[in-house]
Amino acid sequence: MARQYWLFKSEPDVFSIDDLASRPEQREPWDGVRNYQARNFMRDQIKKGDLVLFYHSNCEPPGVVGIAEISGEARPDPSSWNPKSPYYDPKVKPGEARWLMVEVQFKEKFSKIVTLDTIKSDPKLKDMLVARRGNRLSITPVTEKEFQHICQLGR
DNA sequence: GCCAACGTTGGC
DNA sequence: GCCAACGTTGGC
Repeated sequence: MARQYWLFKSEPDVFSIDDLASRPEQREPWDGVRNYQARNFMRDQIKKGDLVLFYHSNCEPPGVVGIAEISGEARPDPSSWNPKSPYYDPKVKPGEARWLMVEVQFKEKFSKIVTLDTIKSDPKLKDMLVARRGNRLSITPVTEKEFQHICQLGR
């Protein structure tokens, strides 16, 4: 299948693109996703080699700050079973693979943030799901055109 | 910090 | 299976 493109949201206070860039090998499991639609994207569609727009949410300004690549496909998210984890889900039985995670690898940090404002006001980007009012999905598909255009704006 | 929009839960 | 109540997200 052809490479696909995604947008991953993260709160920079919790995990920022700089955090990813400073990890050993610049890789990190994308754990803590607790939404079925986002999980299904990971389970069914997100493949090694896919490219990811790294989006900072809940901050000033919200926007796309760089690029990562999928370096590992879906596997069970162990934070589901860890009572110490902020992502602990008591409804999940030990060993039940209800929640999944993929692994991301740092690729690039943009020289400038492509802000949500920019996305909303750009005719080529305004249809992106992240620009939709009330959208809470943390993983959303992105078209190749949108991806390329964002890269142009960020570099 | 506020609060609208959304997804999930659980009583019925 | 409906839907009100609740908790969370995330822009502002």
